[in-house]
Amino acid sequence: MEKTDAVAALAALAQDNRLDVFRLLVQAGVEGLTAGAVAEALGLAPNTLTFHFDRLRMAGLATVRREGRSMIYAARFETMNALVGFLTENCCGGASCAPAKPAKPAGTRSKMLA
Amino acid sequence: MEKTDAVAALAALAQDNRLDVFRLLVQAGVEGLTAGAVAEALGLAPNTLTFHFDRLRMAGLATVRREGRSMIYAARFETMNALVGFLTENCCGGASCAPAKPAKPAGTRSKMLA
DNA sequence: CAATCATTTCAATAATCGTTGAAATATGGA
DNA sequence: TCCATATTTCAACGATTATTGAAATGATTG
Repeated sequence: MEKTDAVAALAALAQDNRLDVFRLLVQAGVEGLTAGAVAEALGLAPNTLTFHFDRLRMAGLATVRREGRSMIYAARFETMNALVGFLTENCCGGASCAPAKPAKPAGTRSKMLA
Repeated sequence: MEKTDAVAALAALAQDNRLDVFRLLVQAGVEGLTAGAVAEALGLAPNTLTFHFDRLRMAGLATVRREGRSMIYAARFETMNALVGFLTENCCGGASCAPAKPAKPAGTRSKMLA
């Protein structure tokens, strides 16, 4: 991961509502959640939410797909893990830091799509 | 780590110059670097740098101490690790994510104080 | 004490950010 | 086709941010 990408991902996560959104998506696993489900869960206006989804998507932290009239957003675990990797890789000059190899996407522990 | 602290740490790292500063401190290990050394290494104005150091310090990511006429800044690995922990802890609903236990401060691989 | 060095403080500025409200777009069903 | 649902687009606003330049503070040396 490039520094630029790391800054983008950090910036995307460095906001209250967006961190909430991302964590919700993360917990939802690869199936994702509809925009409406997220809006309801967090009490955010749909247009505000679109703004935040865009930011997450630009940072490579989320994906969208359409399903019927709903847009379904899902976390991109790959980027999340690359970010953690980037932070720890540059940590402690590579020496005494425990590696911290992350993650595969959440299982099929679904969560409903609304 | 609280969500608030996580957002603060993420925000502190989510800026080009600040991420550079932090990584430099991280590589310098527990001994840290003088403000001047960082300023020279990154080509930043000293007042700009003070601003960024403050942000890092407020986020718990750096400490200062005075030594002669120099101020010496050092990374707080504890917070860095807590942040990674927070991100991965909330990752994948706690299930299939590899734990990713980080880090102890860098050894005594010093780096000079300028 | 005066001079110098290292860093911080302060005020100002342009740029970006998050939220809102109103209107537009796309999909599915009657 | 007309209507309702789900979400996005657009313009606007106040708030925060990063950077700058100039001046102030604190520590050391002569």
